[in-house]
Amino acid sequence: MKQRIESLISSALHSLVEQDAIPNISAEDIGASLHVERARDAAHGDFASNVALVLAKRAKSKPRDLAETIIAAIAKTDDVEEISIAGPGFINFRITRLSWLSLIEQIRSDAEVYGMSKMGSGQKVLLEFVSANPTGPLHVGHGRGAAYGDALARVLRAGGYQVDSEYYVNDAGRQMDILALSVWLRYLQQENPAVEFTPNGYQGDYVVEIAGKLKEKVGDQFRNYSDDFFSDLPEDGDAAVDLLVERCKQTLGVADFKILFDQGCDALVEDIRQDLAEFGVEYQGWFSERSLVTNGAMEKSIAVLEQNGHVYEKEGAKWFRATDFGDEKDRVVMRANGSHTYFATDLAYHFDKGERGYDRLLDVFGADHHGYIKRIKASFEALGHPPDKLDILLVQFAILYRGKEKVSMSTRGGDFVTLRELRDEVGNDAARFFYALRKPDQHMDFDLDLAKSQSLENPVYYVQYAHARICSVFRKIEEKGMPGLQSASPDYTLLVEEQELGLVQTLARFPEVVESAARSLEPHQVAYYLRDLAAAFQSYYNAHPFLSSEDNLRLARLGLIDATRQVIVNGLNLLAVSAPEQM
RNA sequence: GCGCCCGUAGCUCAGUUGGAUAGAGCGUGCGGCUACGAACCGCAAGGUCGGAGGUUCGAAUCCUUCCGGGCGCGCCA
Repeated sequence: MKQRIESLISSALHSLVEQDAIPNISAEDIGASLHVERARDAAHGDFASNVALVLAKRAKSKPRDLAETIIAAIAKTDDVEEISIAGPGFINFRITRLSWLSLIEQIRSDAEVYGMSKMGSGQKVLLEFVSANPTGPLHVGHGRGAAYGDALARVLRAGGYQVDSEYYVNDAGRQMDILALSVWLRYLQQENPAVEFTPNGYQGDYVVEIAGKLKEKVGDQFRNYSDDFFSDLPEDGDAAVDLLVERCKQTLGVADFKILFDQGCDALVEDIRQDLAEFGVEYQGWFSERSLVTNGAMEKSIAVLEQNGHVYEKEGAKWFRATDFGDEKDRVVMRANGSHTYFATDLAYHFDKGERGYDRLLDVFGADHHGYIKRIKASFEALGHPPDKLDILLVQFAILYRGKEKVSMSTRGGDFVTLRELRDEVGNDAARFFYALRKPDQHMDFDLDLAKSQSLENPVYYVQYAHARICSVFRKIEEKGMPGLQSASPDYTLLVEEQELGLVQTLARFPEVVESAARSLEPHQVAYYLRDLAAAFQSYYNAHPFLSSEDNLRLARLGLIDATRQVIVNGLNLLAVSAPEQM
């Protein structure tokens, strides 16, 4: 409907430009300055445009006069009942009732496709999100990234993009070594409780569990522990843990250490995969960081950087000249000791993604990684990819509270609330909707006690309840043997109530909401829309009966709520929330 | 110290890319179930859009500055 108005104005402007009726305005200006919005106040009509205000200055005429000219040039159609000028020069449109009502049948025949758009014209998008290190189970902070990323993937698909989502698995590096060490020590403690635990190790109970599995697999084979393992440790916890990792590798040897390492890594990746799947999050790909090293991709990317002249050596290390691309300082890719940095694999990963034939790359990062964005984009450009092909989106942190008390979320300390706990506590639907209700760049206060106590007040139930009520009406129709929608085609002109028109107009917004959410990468718009839609329905439901109305009117009303049901389902699907027929 | 994000009703948050009288939910007060599910509906109170300047027909939205909060600034990942 909105598009219809836009094209009306657009063609009017084009013909005016051709006739030279408005000075200083060219055909190119039209697209940029043309905006149509829903009128906020019904007294203004249904849609409003401010083109006249925008163009007036350039055209050297008064906005209201220009509006007059534009209106005169707009072609007459059956859809538009009235066009008027208001305020400083807004052009207001009123759509005919019949035109609104015709939407009901359109929704019912489009069914699950209603709201889907071709806006993205099949562009290929690679969306990476969560990508948490497999050093522990996902916590509620990761849950936010998961809910956002997955909803974004769904919204983009609805917007006509072809989206693959991917999880980058950090299955290498120091943190993972520390995890392996932690597992080993827990394994030793099973037999000998006197064995100490490492400072700065992973303290969560899940490590003990993994150690148990390790025991099942290797038996006592890894028990060659000597009592001086913990001797002469440096004061500093980080240095100490690094030394212990070294000793662990020496004690076990390369092959056995790898078995140990994989035991921890595989268990946690599998745990994360399951957790996310249960949360409704499916990935098309899981990309291994380690593979970049073993298959030479990392070395190749660094070689490309060197060929392009963006690498230099200093103090024995290889540096990427990130400052040439706007970063604050240059960044090390290869350390003086010959090992690569995390950044080296990450730039190789983005190089790889850039080569895979996608039109657009999206990364969703936690806000704690914002310092990282510049160097990633810098390296991406230095490797020869167009910088605006890659967008890095930030999801702000969820700050956790238990009541008034702030809860830290350290994976190492083992003191965190897992996503799984949250899901068990409030359910997947409530958790998904709760996350979906905030835009990503909003800091989020997540009070766990409140989340639990309010689980019944979660707006998700409000939306689901509207759906269940509609289904219930249809069940009743069936029970009482009343004629249903299959019996005849409804006469929608019988719908004359204020709430009925309001509901149809809300239904009409859905495609606009989907497009807007996809364009601005903000799936939360869908969540807010669904609440509005549910409210429009509940208000209608309370004001007017279905069963007791006259046969033809009832049929028309059933058609309207059937369309409503369809849009609720389509919308909830975008958030991976279920639409139960009974609650 | 430097950089990124945020500040809107008592609380939690929206605000259609600069539009008309700033909106929801929760909470508070009042009212509403005898063909449909009260997990609902209706009405009301509640605001210096953190403060101050600026840009223009027009600012919660853009710019400057200050205040307050979150997060980052390693040859860690």
